[in-house]
Amino acid sequence: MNENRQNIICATEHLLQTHGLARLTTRKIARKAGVAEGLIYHHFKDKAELIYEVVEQRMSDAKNVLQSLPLKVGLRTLSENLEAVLSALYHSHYEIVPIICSVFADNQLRARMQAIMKEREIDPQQAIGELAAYLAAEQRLGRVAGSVIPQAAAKCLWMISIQTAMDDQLMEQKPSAARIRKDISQYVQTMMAGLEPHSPARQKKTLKKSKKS
Amino acid sequence: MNENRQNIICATEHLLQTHGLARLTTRKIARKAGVAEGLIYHHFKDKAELIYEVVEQRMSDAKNVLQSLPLKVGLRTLSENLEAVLSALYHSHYEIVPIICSVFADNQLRARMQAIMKEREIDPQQAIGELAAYLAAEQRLGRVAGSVIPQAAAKCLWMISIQTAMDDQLMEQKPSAARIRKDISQYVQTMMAGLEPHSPARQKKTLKKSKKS
Amino acid sequence: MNENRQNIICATEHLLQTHGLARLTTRKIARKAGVAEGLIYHHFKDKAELIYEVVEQRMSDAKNVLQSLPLKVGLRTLSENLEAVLSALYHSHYEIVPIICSVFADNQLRARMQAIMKEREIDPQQAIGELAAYLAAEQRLGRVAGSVIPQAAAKCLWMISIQTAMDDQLMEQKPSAARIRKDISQYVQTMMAGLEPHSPARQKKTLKKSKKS
Amino acid sequence: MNENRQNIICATEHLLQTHGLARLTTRKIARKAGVAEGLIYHHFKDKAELIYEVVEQRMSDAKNVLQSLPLKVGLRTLSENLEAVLSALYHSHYEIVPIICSVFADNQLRARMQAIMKEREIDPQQAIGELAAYLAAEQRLGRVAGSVIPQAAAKCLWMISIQTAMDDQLMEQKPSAARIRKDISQYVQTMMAGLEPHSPARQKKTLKKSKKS
DNA sequence: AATGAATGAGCTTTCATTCAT
DNA sequence: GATGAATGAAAGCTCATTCAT
Repeated sequence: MNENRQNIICATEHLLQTHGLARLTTRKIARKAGVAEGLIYHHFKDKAELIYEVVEQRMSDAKNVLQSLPLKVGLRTLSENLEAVLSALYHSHYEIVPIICSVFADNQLRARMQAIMKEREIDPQQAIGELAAYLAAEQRLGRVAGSVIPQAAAKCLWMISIQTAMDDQLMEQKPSAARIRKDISQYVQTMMAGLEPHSPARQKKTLKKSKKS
Repeated sequence: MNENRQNIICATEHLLQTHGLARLTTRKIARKAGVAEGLIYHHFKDKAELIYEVVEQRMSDAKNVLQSLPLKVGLRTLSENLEAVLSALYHSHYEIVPIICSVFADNQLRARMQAIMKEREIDPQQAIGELAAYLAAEQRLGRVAGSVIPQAAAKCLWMISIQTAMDDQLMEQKPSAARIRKDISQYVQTMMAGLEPHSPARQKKTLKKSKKS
Repeated sequence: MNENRQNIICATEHLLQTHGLARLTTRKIARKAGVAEGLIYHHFKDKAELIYEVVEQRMSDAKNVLQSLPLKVGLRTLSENLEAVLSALYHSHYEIVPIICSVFADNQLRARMQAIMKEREIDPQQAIGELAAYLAAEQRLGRVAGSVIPQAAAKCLWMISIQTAMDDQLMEQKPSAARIRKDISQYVQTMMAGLEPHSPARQKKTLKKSKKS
Repeated sequence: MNENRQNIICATEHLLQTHGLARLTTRKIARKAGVAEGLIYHHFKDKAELIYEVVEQRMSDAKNVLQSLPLKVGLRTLSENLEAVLSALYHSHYEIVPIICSVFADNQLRARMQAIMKEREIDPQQAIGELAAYLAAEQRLGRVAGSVIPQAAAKCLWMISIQTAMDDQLMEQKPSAARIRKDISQYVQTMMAGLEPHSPARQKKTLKKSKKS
């Protein structure tokens, strides 16, 4: 049954989150899923493929959010849209970041995962690409500055999401929803406004003044 | 000898960086350190203690990267300074990333690291604080927009650095210095200009002006 | 259907020839035969029984290669005939060799094969007997030296054939037809002329003469 | 201790002879050798390397015989020398043939064994080369016919030795020493005299006669 | 302090076989 | 007859750790 297959995936995800990859054994997975160890290899080619499946299932949430992005072009404010996206990304990243990091800690597993992704023609950068496409569309509407490189901006946003999730994972407990919203809002604001001072005419003076003072 | 002890630590650190925690065996450590496997247990209670020592040391080192920042306030352009900072951060992060990831792979190790950090009041965010302080100083000089929240902006920059390092670690070989510089430059530009258009017609011209001045 | 049964046998035989007994799994057999794994157990008590059937069949087949030999007595040159015979033997042996080797790998299988051969009075040496009979016939015609013991000579030729096949199986790809012909030709020449010198001076000339005649 | 290492090798050889490669497990080896399973991997890189070591130890007998060959050049009769060599080869082949055949039955193991041989720069044809060198030396002394190709003749002799051992292994029990001596003697005689009739002058007539009759 | 042979538990993976459908 | 999911025992191998020297 497919039920067993799903049990195995769920058991794996749970063990991954509670004990980490280093302590993850097929024995434990089988026991937790209530199946024979051999069954794992009936449904998955090896342990890596099982882990990959866990990651992929979790990622589908983020995928859905990103695929609905084109519908938002031109609607609401850009800030609102980006906050919504970052928020969704954050939550799926939060679950998945410890697993992805774990894979980093095992070069062999990492190579196997990359092979699986190549085999299935999956591009990890695709998500960023969709975010960039959204920014480009908004750029054409004049809602994003013409000087912005959509790909670079999308990547910045993506990085902020992942890294915030990692930071929060390194702290003991998941922060409150309010805290998360506030953080994300601040980051989006920062990205929106940029660091350099605008209304340049006046600014120039200030600069000169401060130099003189 | 203490020399052997140090050799073991160095060997462990190097293996952690290059091969990851998962395939880190006492045999490899001993071979790389040029000592017998048994000797490890004269200097460390067990393998975990050895790893803790390495990880702890590496993670508290990370905060010393930004000490020279105050000297740069008001000098050169902001972009130049930020690019220099991100570049330094990137190289430091590039080496810690595999070790941080290892911490994620083993929740026992992770708990221990969290305890140590709490106990010694080590704040991995301290470096970000220094970066924020720099931005605040520049803000007082008018070289950073008044609306910017220095802490948030600093964190964004920090995240971009560490995440870029992770990305590059994922690819098996370190990218060329030129490639790194180009990437960082793009991210800094994105952060500097921001996404939102600033009274676009005038702004573009003004932008050009300010470049000329 | 009986068709499925035959498919299973053929698949097993082919896998035995190409991959060897050690990696022969019921899964591979089923996949190659295009049936479900469980079906094997409807037609055969267990895997061993299936293998026995294949091996038995293949090994008793081997004796039929030399049936046409009596027709060649006295015709063409002896060398030509022997080369033709060795060539035919070689190709037959080339295919059985992996199966014979498999028998050696499992003493249980080996005991069973020995029992079957005893029970059915199957003599793997029978083919050699026919080759010996041919040599004896040629000996009566004076085309084989009187001192030759046909049975021993036949066995030598047989051994050379099977051993050459084994050598070539050891190399992963079947050698070219030309290469095979050349090897066999050399071995036949060696067997024909013998090692000991025969009043050398005269012999050489005589040899040439006999070729012309 | 080296004692354990040797125990492991002996246990392996014994199990190989009594049960065959297919039933050879590291578990059984360890139990029979009276050591922990893990110790096998302390002394040998993997199971294949252990098996290789068994083969090599057994082969050293044959090696010694072949290396003493140069001393025999020109002494005694050629037949006597060849019989002595074939006899020695036969006995070491008899022990080793089931193992070598077993390796044939497992392509993976075979590849590993070839890799080990490459690694250690061991040439399985070297033995034949030494036999060929001996024949060539005798040829220079006129004790072997000038027309003989030493390499081909040596290979024939080698093949006869191996194949006789295989034949005898396929029969239930090792033949008596007398029987072995007789067989080998016959094969050597056959190889020495060759098949084709000599004292050609007379032979020709016989041929013509028989054609006419 | 230093060695490295030895241990034994536990790992991932394989596979012949069974059985409900 | 036919399926293929499921089993469970056993395979080869790894590795932190111990201990006699």
